[in-house]
Amino acid sequence: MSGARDGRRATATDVAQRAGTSQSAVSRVFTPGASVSPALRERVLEAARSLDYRPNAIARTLITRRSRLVAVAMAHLTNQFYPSVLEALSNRLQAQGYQVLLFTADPHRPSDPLIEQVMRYQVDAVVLASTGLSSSLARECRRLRVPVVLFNRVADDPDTSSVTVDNEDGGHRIAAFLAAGGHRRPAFIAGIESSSTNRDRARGFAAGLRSAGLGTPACVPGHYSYEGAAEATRALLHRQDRPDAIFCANDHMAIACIDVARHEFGLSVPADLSVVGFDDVGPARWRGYDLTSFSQPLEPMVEATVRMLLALVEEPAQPVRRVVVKGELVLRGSARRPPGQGAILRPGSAPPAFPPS
Amino acid sequence: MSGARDGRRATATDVAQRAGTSQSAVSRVFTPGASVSPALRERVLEAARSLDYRPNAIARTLITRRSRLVAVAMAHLTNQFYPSVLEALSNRLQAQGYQVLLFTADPHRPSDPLIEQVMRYQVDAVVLASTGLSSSLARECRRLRVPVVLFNRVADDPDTSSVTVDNEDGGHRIAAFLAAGGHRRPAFIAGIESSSTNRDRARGFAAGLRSAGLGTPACVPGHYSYEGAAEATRALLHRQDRPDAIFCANDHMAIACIDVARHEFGLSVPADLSVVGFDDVGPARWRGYDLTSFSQPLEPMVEATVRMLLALVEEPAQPVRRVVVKGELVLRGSARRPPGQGAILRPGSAPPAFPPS
DNA sequence: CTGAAAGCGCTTACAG
DNA sequence: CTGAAAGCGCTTACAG
Repeated sequence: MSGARDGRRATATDVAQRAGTSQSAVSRVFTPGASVSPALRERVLEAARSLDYRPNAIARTLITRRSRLVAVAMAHLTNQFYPSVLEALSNRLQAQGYQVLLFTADPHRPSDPLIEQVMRYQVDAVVLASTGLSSSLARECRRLRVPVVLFNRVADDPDTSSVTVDNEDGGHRIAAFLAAGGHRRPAFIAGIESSSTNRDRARGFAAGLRSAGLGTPACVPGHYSYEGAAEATRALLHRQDRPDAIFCANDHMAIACIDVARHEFGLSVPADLSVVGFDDVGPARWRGYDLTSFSQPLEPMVEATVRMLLALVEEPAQPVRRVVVKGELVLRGSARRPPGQGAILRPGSAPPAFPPS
Repeated sequence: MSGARDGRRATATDVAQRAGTSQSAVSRVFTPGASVSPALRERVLEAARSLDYRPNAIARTLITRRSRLVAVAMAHLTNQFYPSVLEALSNRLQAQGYQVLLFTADPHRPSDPLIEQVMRYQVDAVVLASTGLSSSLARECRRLRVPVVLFNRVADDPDTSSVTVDNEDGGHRIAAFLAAGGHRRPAFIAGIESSSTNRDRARGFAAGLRSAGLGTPACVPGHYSYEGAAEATRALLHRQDRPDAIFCANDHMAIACIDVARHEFGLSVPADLSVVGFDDVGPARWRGYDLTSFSQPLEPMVEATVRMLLALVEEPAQPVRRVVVKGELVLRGSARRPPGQGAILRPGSAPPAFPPS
């Protein structure tokens, strides 16, 4: 039973009273590094225990001007990449003593008034991990001087820090891989065309094909969605010069692409059509898809994000950084391989990288 | 440019000064329903705009004892059901003027000290949507008198409110459907065996088979994970009396089951083996799986959860409620149908319900 | 090491 | 309708 008077939660003052000391002493006991004698500490802890006392983080925030709250803005949670990011980010922040204030953008209503609400909670920093709402939110953060880190996207302006995989390199290596595999008509299903990830993946892919002596790829937008990619695949496979390989700007679309190729066009993947994705999400490993994909290494990306965030909280005048993490092309069964690149993987064996190291 | 002195954010006092009024007047302008004359309101709003003033929700919380923060505890974010829940819940709470404080349990470290941190933020309520950490968290909430609603699980004790789909009914209807489809040896891949969802689905399934004159199903645990279910499927398909249908306690496992049946045993689904899942997550609709599944109607469930939550915030002495929402058996191509139940669906057509209405 | 006191940015009776 | 003042639960100089 909590011992606080009139049903309220116990405060530091209640604890002080019971321990026969001052409220400031109680505060010090719960402040790492503050000086209290062992005897007083023990008395206070005992009183705190008996009253179920928990320090009030809200009151602490008001006076320290540090909420230890980080806003994370996300959308597209049906793309498995984002839940994975959220889980890793949240675990990491919690381990560092921060809490995640989640902001999800509802496509059906304007997000600006909702963003405003989040900012009222005095968050120490913001992670922006979604295309779309970015511009308002980034602006709002700048105005209120809250540090921002973009996750999986880079800013147009030069003064916003970001963490991404090397998207251009990924696109380039996928092109090289498909060319080496003997594909002659690779095509591209684009994501949201205004996004930096899509732009960089597309650019790398086109450059890679050029280096390999192949022309500009056919390109159809798929908007990073399952339905969009299904439609795009139909368009591509109905063409006279049907592609023999499709690079989809993310795995979520690659899955739709494989489904349509197999079930609507009766094609065999990869015998009739090679499909490559991007992200290396969980479903890419499902045997039904066994998707060749470029990985986004979540742990290093999250690690870099949290580091930058915390550095910005300490020192907001931190120089802007654009961290670019190396990814890997993970070879599985959805795309024909270059000669000598081994057989299709069985689960349990480690996927080879390309180019072979 | 913000007009706050020495680089700090503008406060109500700053705004009052600029508008030539009192701090309390500023507060009233930002308090819905408080009385201010139109003229004063205009002056204050003008000053607030020019100073980029945002009311400080932290300070408000301290005095009103309402944070408008709801903690949402989740795990298993690789099971697409949970991100969908999170997105719906978060959108709904934001629309009601609440924010989501996300708590994710990291299986690699003890969660109790981390839960304690969340509770320090004076959350108005907690939604528990994950098996596992529940017992500590529920206990902590009770101790601190914070309202809790369980989502997708029921409590053992009689005094915790919850929202679930009718899991037992789902299991029962799946059994009836498989029996009507002429299956003779249905098996069950269980989820986490201590979970209420698994218990209720299993119970309904067994009862349904009994009603249909079929015996107790073979039952192997799959722990609600892809790998666990893959292993369970292997065990079932290696049996002498190989099952002709498998009901998996969630879709995430049903996908693994289909993958193993097809790719490791060369079986055709549903010709050689019918597979039914539970949840009706996004991937159930992917053509590669086309999974027959029992739906959890997210919108009504989230609606009920938020309603109960807000009622409990207003009046903590609210009677305990266990809301049970009706689900639907969504017929797709992964399970053979009873005669007269129509052909396998093509995308775009509405899935029929079972029993036919 | 310990305590009294100021103050973080608000809301809300209470007077006027 | 408006303002002065108390107070929410803490942290943190400042004295002792």
